[in-house]
Amino acid sequence: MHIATWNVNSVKQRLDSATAWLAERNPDVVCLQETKCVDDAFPREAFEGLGYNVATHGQKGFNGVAILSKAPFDEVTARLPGDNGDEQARFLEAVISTPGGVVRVASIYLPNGNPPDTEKYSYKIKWMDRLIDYARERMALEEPLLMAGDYNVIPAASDARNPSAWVGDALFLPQTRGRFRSLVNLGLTDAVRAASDNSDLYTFWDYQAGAWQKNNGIRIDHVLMSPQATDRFVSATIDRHVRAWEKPSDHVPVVVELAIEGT
DNA sequence: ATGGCCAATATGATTGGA
Repeated sequence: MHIATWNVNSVKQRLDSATAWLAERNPDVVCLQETKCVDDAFPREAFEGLGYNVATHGQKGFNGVAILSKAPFDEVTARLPGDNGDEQARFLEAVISTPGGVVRVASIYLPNGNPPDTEKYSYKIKWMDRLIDYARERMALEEPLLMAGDYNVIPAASDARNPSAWVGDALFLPQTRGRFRSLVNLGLTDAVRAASDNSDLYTFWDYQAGAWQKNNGIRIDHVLMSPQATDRFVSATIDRHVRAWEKPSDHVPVVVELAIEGT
């Protein structure tokens, strides 16, 4: 079973790339972020035509998450618990039945948080605390769980080509990295790091200043796995070639393979 | 990490992104 995450930076602008990538990769589940459209405007038919069930949680203009799945959804829940006043569309959870068992998947678009001396950063930190609470609760279920998405967190210096440029940035501040470690320390496994210690594993390259051409990237898109998912872990791959396609997103897909029968 | 970008909005300028 192949489960992917991809921040597409507008699902409408990325429709051709997304369908081409799905045809090439044929993943079973895809978590999308920054769909940037309301649910009624989501181009569901394009994905349904490729054999996917589609769950969306969007808003006007920005943010927005979705999950595509070849197997049917048993449950779909939008919004991260812990703040009923939070209107930003950044979280969607689905329970998916496969012949090999049930998998729980969350599509996560964690706030950027810049600039750090504003309420944007306090919102990020509170959101991370809510995500930690969510993960603690879900892990008690002892299910295969994948928390996949754009975390807007550079976990370590080896996750940036030029770490000194990120000192003081909301993606790399000690408090940000500390919260991410607290999350992982609940017993989750970072899929890409389970597969490799290489320092050249980036998932984002800025559109500006020739960042892609210089390979000035960062690793901020992550798949965290519960122990029951990690037991079935086979591989993790960053599809970096997609960044060289015409009209690319600034993020590329990350694909995790789990050994689950019948998929 | 800014000289250089990209997407959405009732747009011809501003906001958000990372």
